[in-house]
Amino acid sequence: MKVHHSHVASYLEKAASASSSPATAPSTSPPSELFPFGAFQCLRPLAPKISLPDQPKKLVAPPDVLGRVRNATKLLCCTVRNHTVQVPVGGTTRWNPSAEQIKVLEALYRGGMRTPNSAQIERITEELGRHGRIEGKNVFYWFQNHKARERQKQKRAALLTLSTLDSSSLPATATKDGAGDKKEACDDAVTSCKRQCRTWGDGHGDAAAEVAAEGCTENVTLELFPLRPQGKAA
Amino acid sequence: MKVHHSHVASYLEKAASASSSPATAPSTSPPSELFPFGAFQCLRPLAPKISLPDQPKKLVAPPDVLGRVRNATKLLCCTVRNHTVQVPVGGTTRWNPSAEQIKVLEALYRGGMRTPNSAQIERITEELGRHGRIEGKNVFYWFQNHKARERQKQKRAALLTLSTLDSSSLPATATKDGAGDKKEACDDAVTSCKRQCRTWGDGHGDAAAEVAAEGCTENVTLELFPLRPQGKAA
DNA sequence: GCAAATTAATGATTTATTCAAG
DNA sequence: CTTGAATAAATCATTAATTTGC
Repeated sequence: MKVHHSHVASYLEKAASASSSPATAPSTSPPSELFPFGAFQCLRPLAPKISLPDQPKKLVAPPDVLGRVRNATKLLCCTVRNHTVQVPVGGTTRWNPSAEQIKVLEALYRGGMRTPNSAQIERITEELGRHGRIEGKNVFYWFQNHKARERQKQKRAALLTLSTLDSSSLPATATKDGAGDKKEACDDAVTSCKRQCRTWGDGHGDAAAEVAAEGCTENVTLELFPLRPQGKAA
Repeated sequence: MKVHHSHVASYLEKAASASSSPATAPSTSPPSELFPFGAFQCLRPLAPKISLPDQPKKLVAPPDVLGRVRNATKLLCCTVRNHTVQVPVGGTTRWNPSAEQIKVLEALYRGGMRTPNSAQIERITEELGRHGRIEGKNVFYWFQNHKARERQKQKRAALLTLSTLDSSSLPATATKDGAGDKKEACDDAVTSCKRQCRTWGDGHGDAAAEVAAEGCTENVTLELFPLRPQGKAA
């Protein structure tokens, strides 16, 4: 069942994906893709863009030009109780996801989706469109935001928990404290990306080693970054 | 010890260590235990198991006791009608986490902890010990299982969702959507990091080396994550 | 109501894979 | 290619829920 090529396969996969990204965006200046999501362009012809087609490793960029009204076809200004307000007309304000849509999006998120590629966004958009107005960028932004906010929540939870542990029974070895603060970056995976040596053998023995190790490792490291962790990326 | 197949090799090695467990000296600490926890191989007679009678448990004899005793602290052999049977004696109980403990563990998990290193496990164990009997291995296993099972749940959810999407409105023109189902997003983005090295058990000898190797600095060097396009540190 | 019987959860083990040194 | 190290997946086994017959 196992194929010999597993390595090859993954290698190719990576290589392919890796190489493909640069190829597109910068060099091909042409009108083509500005944005990963094919569908997007259609929606917003004027947007600046960034990103490449699919290779997301790098995080993507905001598809659209913020700072101006995007969806509304036009605005009406009127005054209400001394306040001037803009009332969108012709169609839209910002996307207001329906319960159904959110349900599906969350399910996808739980299922592991984080940065869907254009094809995925297209599909999702298509599907969610049945439950209400929606555009690809909405899906894109939703994932961006949701991911970021989940990360925040988790960070908070982690800090709380850890601080509780610390204060309640652990020595004040600041080790991870600092870590928790700056390198938090980890989305949710906290394990360090390098190999960590573990020693805990049977409850006795080298506490020393462990202690020493703790100094550096205890951190809750981050994850979330492109393959090839070990400094090779650089 | 050249074997043709790596799997076989490891298998044999493992089998060997498992079956021929030296009942006497745990101190030998073979470096390559199948399991980290030097002390507990299946029925390790000398395991430092804690025999705590305080855990309320049913004393009802399991339906088929013979042959599957694993956790028993020790066995009593006796002969019954020509058959030698082993009767588990002592606390056979498997760890039964208290609500408190689970709460903390889950908080940690939500906080992003997935594969705590020895130092972390030690701390966690220490802390949770205040809420009930617990050993390092329990913590280790808990994370292993929880992680795996969460992954399962997520995968199921994802498949369901995706299949729903597929069947409901999308043609099979999945460009690269198939990826959605691969590891790409599985755990939570956690998969990106490679292996971490662990050194269990023995804890003798090069603890220092391990620590050093572990390289705090390296950890530090890792980027927190895609805040910036990697590679271009500038 | 209550236990035996059955089932769902989940702790603990075992087996397979993966990655990368040698 | 072989192999050590580490993990993830699969499986086993036990405990707690729940059901069921009395």
